[in-house]
Amino acid sequence: MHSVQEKSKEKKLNTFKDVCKQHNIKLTPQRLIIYETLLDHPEHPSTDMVYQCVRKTFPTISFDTVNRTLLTLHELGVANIIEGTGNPKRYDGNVVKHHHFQCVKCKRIIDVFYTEYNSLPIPQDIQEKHRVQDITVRLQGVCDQCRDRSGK
Amino acid sequence: MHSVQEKSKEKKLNTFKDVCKQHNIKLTPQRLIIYETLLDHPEHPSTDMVYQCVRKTFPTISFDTVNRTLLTLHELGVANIIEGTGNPKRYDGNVVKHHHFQCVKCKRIIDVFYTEYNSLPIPQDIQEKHRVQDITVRLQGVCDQCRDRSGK
DNA sequence: TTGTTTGCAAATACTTTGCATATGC
DNA sequence: GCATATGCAAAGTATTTGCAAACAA
Repeated sequence: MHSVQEKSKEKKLNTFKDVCKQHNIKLTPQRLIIYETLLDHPEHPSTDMVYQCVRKTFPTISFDTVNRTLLTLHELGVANIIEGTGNPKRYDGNVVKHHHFQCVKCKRIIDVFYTEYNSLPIPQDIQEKHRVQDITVRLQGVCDQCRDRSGK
Repeated sequence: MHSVQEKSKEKKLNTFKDVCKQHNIKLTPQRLIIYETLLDHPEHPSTDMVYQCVRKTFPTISFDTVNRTLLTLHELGVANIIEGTGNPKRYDGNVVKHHHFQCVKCKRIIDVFYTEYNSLPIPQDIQEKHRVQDITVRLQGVCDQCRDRSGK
C-alpha cells in the first residue's frame, strides 16, 4: 500500500514536470515542493495549511507564493479547488474523478469514490442549451467523529 | 405564469411570517423586504446584489443588515446559500430541492430541476460511517451566452 | 540574457463583531 | 417595557495586485 502510493507520487511528480514544460512554465523548487506537499496531504488542505507545512522545510517561502502556486496547479489541471460554505478554498491533488462528503460541523472533507456518480445523466434542457464540462456530487452531513462527540 | 408566480410569492411571504413567529424572531420591515427581494430575484444574487436592490426602496438600510438577514433566512430554512469558486456567497429563496449549473466564465447560476438527481444512492461505506443529510449535484461548464460570445 | 517567478507590501473583497440606538411585540 | 434588531464603525479573514530583485532556461 505504502509503496504503491509512493510510486504513484513519483509518477505524478514526473507528470507534473512534463506538464510544466508543455505549458512553458518554469519548474521552480517552490512549485515542486508545493505540489509534493499537496500530494502528501490528501485531507484537502487550505492554502494556509499547505503554507504552514511547506515552511517547515522551506522557511523562506511566502504565503503568497503558495497561494499563487496552488492556483497555478489548478490551472495546469493537476489540482482541484474545493469550496465549502463560508470557508477558504481548499485544494485536492487527486485529479482522478471523485466526489466529496463534507461535515457541516468540523468542515472535514472526505473523498467519495463511487462510479455511479461518474456517469450521471445530464438533463436534456441543460444539455441542449449549455456546454456541461463537469458533474460533481456533493454530500453534506455530520461525520462519524462529530456525531460521536455530540452524542446525537 | 405570472399570476402563478405572484400567488406562490404571497404564499411564501405568509409562510415566512409564520416561520418568524415560530422562531420568535421579529418581523421587521427590513426582513420582509429582504426576503421579498430575494424571491423576486431567482438569479441567485449575492449579498451585495440584494443590498443594491433593497436600497432603491429602502435607502436607509445597511449592507450589514442585509448580510445578517440573509444568513438568518438561511437559518430559518427559507433560503439556501450557494457558493461558487472564489466568489461571494449567493442566495436562493427557492428551497424546493434542486441543483445548479454554474458557468465557469460569467459565474451565472442556473437552476436544474431533475428528479433523477433527487434520489441518488449513497455509497455504502459513507452511509455506514456518517450521517448524510443532503446530496446536491453541481454541473459546471460554459453557458449559452458565454459560448456564443467566445465563438467556441 | 531574458522573460518568468518570487517575496514583500499594500490593497481589495468579503464577512463578522461590538455596541449604542431604535423598534417590534 | 423589554428583549431583539438595526446601523454604524472597526476588526478580522481571505485573496489579489504591483513591483523590484532573484532565478530557471
